[in-house]
Amino acid sequence: MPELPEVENVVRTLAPHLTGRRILSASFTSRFVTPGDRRKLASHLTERTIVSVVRRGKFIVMTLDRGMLAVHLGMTGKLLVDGTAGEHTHGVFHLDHGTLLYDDPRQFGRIEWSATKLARVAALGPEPLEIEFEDFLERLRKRKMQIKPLLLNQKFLAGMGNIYVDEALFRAGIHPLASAARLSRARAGRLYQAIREVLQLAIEHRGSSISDYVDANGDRGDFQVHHRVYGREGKPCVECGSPIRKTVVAQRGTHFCAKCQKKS
DNA sequence: CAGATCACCTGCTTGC
DNA sequence: TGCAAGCAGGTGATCT
Repeated sequence: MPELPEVENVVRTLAPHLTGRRILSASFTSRFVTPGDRRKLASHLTERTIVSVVRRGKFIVMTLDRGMLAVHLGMTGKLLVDGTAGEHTHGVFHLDHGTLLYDDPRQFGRIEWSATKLARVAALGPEPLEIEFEDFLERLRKRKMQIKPLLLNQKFLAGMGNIYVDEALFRAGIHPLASAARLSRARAGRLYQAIREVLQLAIEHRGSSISDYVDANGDRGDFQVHHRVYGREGKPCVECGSPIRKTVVAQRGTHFCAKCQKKS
């Protein structure tokens, strides 16, 4: 579900509620979301103070007065402030003011604690909104892969997912199967700009709510209204009118305009 | 290294 | 109507 813009909005709505709060107790019930010893995890969090809440890629990273906590929302994860617990609530944080719930029907999300360094966060590539173009181009040239699978790889760039990769490639006029290493400097420049543009715009619209994405306050985003290819199979391309096509690339539904998006 | 396949889970939609 | 198949915003293991 949540990609960079959605996670960014979760963090923005979460941080004011959590920063400086103390965790009185916590409990976890899913062996998938919280693999390993769940009671031990809860004890690590008990009596800790939340120093900061930031986003890194698709991770929500909380720095505590002792240790760090990473939350990845997977496909259907939600962090809700003062929400109501339901059958898919797999984590509860009792705070000195209020409650934080972790909800996740599919349980693809993960909650991980570390005393020092969060390995999965440390392994992430650069932030797409922070990397410089020359650095981006250099990384692109190193990898002989199709562009869509590369952009989905979190070690290449951190935070892009299926929606925003399709949307950025459309805006750049690049076919999802185009060779990354062989993109001209000019086309790589268009891609770099398209990625920045679509992510920034989506953040301003508070993310895309396709089915059930909500921020920490339970509010939906509306960027889905502005999608140009994702979810628009068979509908006319906003640029040329030919029908948007849907195929499978990297095992993911892939939406594109065969006329506007070129392989080279 | 690149790419395909499968797996992890639940729920909603589609098609026969 | 009913039910099985297919699909979903993600990631990681394994095999060729």
